[in-house]
Amino acid sequence: MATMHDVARLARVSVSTVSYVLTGTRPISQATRAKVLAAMAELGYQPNAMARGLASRRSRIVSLLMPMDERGLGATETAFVTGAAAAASAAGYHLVLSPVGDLDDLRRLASQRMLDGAVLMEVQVEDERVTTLQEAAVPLVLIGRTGDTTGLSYVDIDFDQTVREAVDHLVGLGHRRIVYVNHSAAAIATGYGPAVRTRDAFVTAMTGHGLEPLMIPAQDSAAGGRAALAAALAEAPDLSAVLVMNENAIFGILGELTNRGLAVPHDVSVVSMVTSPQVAELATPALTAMTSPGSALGRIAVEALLRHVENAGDAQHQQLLPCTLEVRGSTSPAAREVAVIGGDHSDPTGSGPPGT
Amino acid sequence: MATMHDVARLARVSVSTVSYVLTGTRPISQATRAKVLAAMAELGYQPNAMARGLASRRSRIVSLLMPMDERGLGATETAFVTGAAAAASAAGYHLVLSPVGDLDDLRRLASQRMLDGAVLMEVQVEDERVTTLQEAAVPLVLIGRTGDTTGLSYVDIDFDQTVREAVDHLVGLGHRRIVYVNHSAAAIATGYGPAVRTRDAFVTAMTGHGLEPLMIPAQDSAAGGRAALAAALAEAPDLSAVLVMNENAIFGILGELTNRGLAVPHDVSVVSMVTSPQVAELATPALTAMTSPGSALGRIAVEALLRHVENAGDAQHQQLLPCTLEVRGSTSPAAREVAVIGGDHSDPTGSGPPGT
DNA sequence: ACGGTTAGTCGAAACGCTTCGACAGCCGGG
DNA sequence: CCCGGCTGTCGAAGCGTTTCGACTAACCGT
Repeated sequence: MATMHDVARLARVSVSTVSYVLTGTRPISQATRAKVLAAMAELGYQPNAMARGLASRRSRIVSLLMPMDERGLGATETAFVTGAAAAASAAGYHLVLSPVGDLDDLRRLASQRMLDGAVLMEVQVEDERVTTLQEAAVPLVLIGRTGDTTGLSYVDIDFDQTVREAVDHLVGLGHRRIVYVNHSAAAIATGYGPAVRTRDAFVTAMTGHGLEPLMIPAQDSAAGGRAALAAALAEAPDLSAVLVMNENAIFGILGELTNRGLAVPHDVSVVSMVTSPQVAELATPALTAMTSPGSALGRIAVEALLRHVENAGDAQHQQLLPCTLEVRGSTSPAAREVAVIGGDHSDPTGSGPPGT
Repeated sequence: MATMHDVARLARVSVSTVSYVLTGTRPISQATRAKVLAAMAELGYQPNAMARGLASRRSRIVSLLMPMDERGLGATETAFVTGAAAAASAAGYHLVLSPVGDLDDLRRLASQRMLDGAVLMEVQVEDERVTTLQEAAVPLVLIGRTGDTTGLSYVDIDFDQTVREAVDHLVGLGHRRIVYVNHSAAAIATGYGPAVRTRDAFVTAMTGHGLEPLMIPAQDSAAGGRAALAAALAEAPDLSAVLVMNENAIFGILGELTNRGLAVPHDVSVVSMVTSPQVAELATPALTAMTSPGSALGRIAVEALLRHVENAGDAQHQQLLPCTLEVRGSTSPAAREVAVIGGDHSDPTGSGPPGT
């Protein structure tokens, strides 16, 4: 393993000169630079990451902290990861994925100075990881949002706009009885961001169209989806569309629809929220879905993080990205005109045709 | 950030003594050890990972290399990860997940001495990563197998036994016309291990029962599954069971069965191979499946790797683990007795009832 | 012609740890 | 009683970088 000394000797310059060539922290003449680069190539020199890290107090490692539950990474989360990894690699950093279960583990990692910064996925409203990292003075960027975001950088999905577009799509197809299947009641109660925000956005969007916002929570499982659909039909037997914010429940919902002899999209239209194309294609028919801007989220998060790491400039970065509607086979115009519950109104707020 | 010097000063000992307390490389008296530990606690001392790595030429980082394609990590792969992370953490190592797309990236990581060792997932029959790491003298363990495994350590699924058990289960239920849906023809042609091994095992198991081994390849997608089922029915209209080795195609197969009015399990039984419980539960009815020993694979791989790292003892570790049959709702006794193609025999090999 | 910059290079001091050689006691065997 | 071998501790020399201060030579405006 060649060291900088070897390179310096071969190029007949000092070690510091070699270092400057590598880091560009001081001007080096073209001639010298060429000699040094040639020597490096000849020796197959690779800088020793540990020595570099020790001297510069920078590991050039950023971590993507993801809670690894047994359910695994969906395609959506995977897109975060690939986007983030690409951005890090492009900037000469290594991205390591830390399946941190354990908070102590995280504290160790952080205080051993082995992380220059961290991106947090699946952020909770109250997230201990945030405070842990802040105490250890590790720069961080969230994918998602905590309850109080002052002073924090984050990138998140624009749930408001996403829900609005989904509802507009269904309303534009003539649907009026639309049920929203959210995450579990427990998740909503504990303030899980995506669940709460989409709930509020759904209420706003539906009442904006003069429609009643029907909502059902569902456990994150196929069984939960089946139960939710049963509950939805009990409450609104005339429903014509379902909007689902639960990748785990969606297949249960589809299964239960089939069981009850309801065809998708003929009898009931289905839109899946924040869903990757891969998952949408698994269903028969393929699901009309709001596709999450997965890799963009990862990329932006890492780019913001590296800005923090390098400048120590504390300008926070807060940004929302909407999902985009991709129409596939699970939505179609409403079959039958349905009596609208609630009495009056005929689209009072001028919802107009769907669209951005 | 406290350093070893601070600890040493506070405890009134030398730095080397502190180091020995930490690493246990030399005997230290009880009294001294206690003083040092007290000082560390008082200062909240955490060793600097970079300095440690530089001095000891050990990063205490092992990497889990996983190819990150757009499809994401299934629950099965996630189990590898969690098992591996737990084992590493228990041994005081950090496990980093490297989504290595790029071979150069890997080479850099390896030759920068930032990895003590690596576990490779999704190993190909000819895997450049293996040779790259061997050249860089990085200890490694495979999850899966290359074509030539001499001198390599690996842990893999025992496909022979897994297929045999799945077939025994179906045959025990009275099924005779069983179609095996494998990965794509291209995957088989390029020698993708799981595809090739299960194919061979299926032929052996079926002919062992005196049955004809019907096999259909499928693209790794829902559409591929639909096409494969169509092809299977074209070739064997009287099929009564499908054995599927393709997590991506399985939902297409189920969808196509439903489309054709074939009920699972009443008309056709379905067994999914190497499938996690989570995925199996997504289907309606839940799938009878061969559950992969995911977290055990990850754990064993890391443990073997750490043995290599620490001893430089080159004893290789090669081990196969079977999947276990979990019966759910997608299999039931064959409905109708079917004329067995091939003429003679009445269960010649004494297949007996299913079981281990 | 002269001080003041600037470009380009060097030597040496960190960075925070591990590890080697040395040494002082102390024990037990001959 | 002496020697060899433990046990427990210390000081110092690395590990391979980065970075700081210093120095030279060329170049600027005046």
